[in-house]
Amino acid sequence: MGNIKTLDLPLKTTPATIEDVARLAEVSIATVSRAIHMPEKVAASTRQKIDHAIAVTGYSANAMARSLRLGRSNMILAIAPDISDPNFSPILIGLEKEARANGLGLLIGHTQGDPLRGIEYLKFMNAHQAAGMILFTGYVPSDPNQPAPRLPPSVAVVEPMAHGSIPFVGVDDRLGARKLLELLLAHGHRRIAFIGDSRARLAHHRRRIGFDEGVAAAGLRDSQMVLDSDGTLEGGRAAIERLFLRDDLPTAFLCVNDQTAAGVMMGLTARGYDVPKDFSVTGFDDIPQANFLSPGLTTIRQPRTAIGQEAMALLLRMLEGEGAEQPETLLMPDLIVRGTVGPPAPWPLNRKGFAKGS
Amino acid sequence: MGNIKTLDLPLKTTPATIEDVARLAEVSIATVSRAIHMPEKVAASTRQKIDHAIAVTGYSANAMARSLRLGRSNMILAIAPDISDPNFSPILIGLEKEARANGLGLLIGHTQGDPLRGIEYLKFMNAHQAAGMILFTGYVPSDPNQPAPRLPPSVAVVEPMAHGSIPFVGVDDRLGARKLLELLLAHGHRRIAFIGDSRARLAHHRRRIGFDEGVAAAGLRDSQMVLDSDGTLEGGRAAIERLFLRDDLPTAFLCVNDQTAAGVMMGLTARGYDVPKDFSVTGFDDIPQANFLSPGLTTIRQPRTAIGQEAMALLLRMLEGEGAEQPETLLMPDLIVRGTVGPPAPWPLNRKGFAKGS
DNA sequence: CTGAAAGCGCTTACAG
DNA sequence: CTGAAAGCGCTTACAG
Repeated sequence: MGNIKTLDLPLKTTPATIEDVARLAEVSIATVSRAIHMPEKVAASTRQKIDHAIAVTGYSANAMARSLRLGRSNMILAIAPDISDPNFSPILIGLEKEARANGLGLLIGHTQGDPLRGIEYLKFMNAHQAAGMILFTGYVPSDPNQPAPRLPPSVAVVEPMAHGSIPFVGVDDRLGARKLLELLLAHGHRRIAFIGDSRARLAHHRRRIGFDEGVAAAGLRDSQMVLDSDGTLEGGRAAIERLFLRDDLPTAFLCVNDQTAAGVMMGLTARGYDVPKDFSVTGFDDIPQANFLSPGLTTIRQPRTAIGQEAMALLLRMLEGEGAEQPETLLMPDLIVRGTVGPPAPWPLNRKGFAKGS
Repeated sequence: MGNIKTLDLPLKTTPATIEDVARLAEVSIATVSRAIHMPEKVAASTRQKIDHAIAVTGYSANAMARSLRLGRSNMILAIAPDISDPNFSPILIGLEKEARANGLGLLIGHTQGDPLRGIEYLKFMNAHQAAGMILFTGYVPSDPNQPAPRLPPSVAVVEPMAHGSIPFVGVDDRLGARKLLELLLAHGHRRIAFIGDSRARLAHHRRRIGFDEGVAAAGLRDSQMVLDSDGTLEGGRAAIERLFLRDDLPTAFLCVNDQTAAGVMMGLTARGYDVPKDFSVTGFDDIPQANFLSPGLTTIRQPRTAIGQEAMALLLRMLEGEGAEQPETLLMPDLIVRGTVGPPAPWPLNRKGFAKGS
């Protein structure tokens, strides 16, 4: 008879509820709930019956009902301009891993850089009462025509917040740029150009600061060069085109990110120069493409999965009410040495290009 | 006075509930709900008051309460072995876009290829009553020790299901391989090798079939060659090493995916050969790295975002009860011609490598 | 056209 | 140590 009962239950087509468990264990639903959340308050014998009933029914609490009752969801919303960005997706993995380990789900919001979509997500979040938020954007989406929405506890990654008090988890950009510069200096370079726009993104600005500091420390202040570039491959290539209109060429390019470095390499190659024989180039981020360039790009690797995990762990702590005492968590950048850095070329280079000497 | 009332409400720190709206509009919550979901059943004047109250309070229905009541969540769970795979992430974007457009949220599950984690997600899904599921894995995660879990409506992408009746949305792999082969043939190649493992993944098997069909149609059956390789860059490189132990070299390599093609190109370059002068190479997928190879890889582009949107649209239809009449939705592959295909090299090549002629 | 009431599945004081 | 009951915010028959 009891046998028949246990055999019957799995045939139910709808998932088991706490009611099913209670009935099978012959206790009240309150006791089932207690057995799950405060087992020490339940008699051992009762607990056993309940555990068995749970196993038999395959019960797991309906998360929606639980959230509704508790007034807090177990979803974290990640808002990113582009979830397919190779720089972002490993962070998502870290976020997801840590969230899941704590029973939370990661909901994904892809804004395509469109602020309007960001606002939509905020609404969505509000409706779902997402417990917390991870921002990849450097700012909180907002609609000037609407009152500012309530924000749940939030953490910024990739790009520090332009203003406001949301804590940031990311690489130490300044230190990374510094490491790259030291490498170039160690190879004997003295004329080093920084390529990138340091105004658009705060993270890029910090790389620039690292560069400036290193240049100053090495006493190279006068020979430093800065070329504006928007952080894209095209921008890197264009910077090279503009550069060759000038006379005072650098021997090495410290690029604000890998895309820029790839563009610089393409521009150089198109002009018939060889990297690293004629010019040295460094990137930043270590995107997957960095290893497909030839030669492979020397760059800084962002500890992306770790960033994600750290950020989620911090958010979880904030959810527990432990204030974000630390406004910034900076992770160690890793120098990845591949093939784009060598000693400076003898000066002056043959500037006519394709048929230049070796 | 009314003024004061409307000014007061936004100061509430907790989000507005249907109760707040009802109070402000001086109707019952039932009428508010009706005004939202069946406006035609509500008097125009009442509707106006309610609309105003909604605007003032910034109300949007608590999704958890709504789901609980309706017995159906508005979350879709996507289970992928690696959400950072450049082949997958644009699909996620498509999925997310279409889901969001229909008021659903996309929850992400990253299994790292670990079946155990897949099972965890199934449990999670069950607890959350996810309305539907997108599978990137080609199989349903399952635990042999547990009864099979109930599955919500599901759609497979990237990899068709090994068995079972879950509909698939993806590129037409067979046709894509065929297009690549035609291109090679048009350039004059007659000795063409297929590199890849056609057993591990069904999608790869289909590419192999396209290759076989094309070879047969061109009457080349006897000269076709197949080299086993596991679909990784390393595998591609290793296949080249093994190949050069033999005598009957092909003039072109049709690789099962871009990673393999990249490995093949590296292997060839390492031996001192030039692509496409000495050998032609094609890939499949058009991963972002394909354009960073030099020369750029000629390949097939998967319409990834479209795959995501199609898949989600199909899932949404299934959720409405419109059966998945069509077991497969095959999207058109795009041939992307870059620089790795040229005419076959004169035979025999100088096999000693680095100092070869021309 | 509108409101009172039931109920989705849970958790947690409150009694006992 | 355990159970009855309230209530989270919603939607939808059911009356009127």
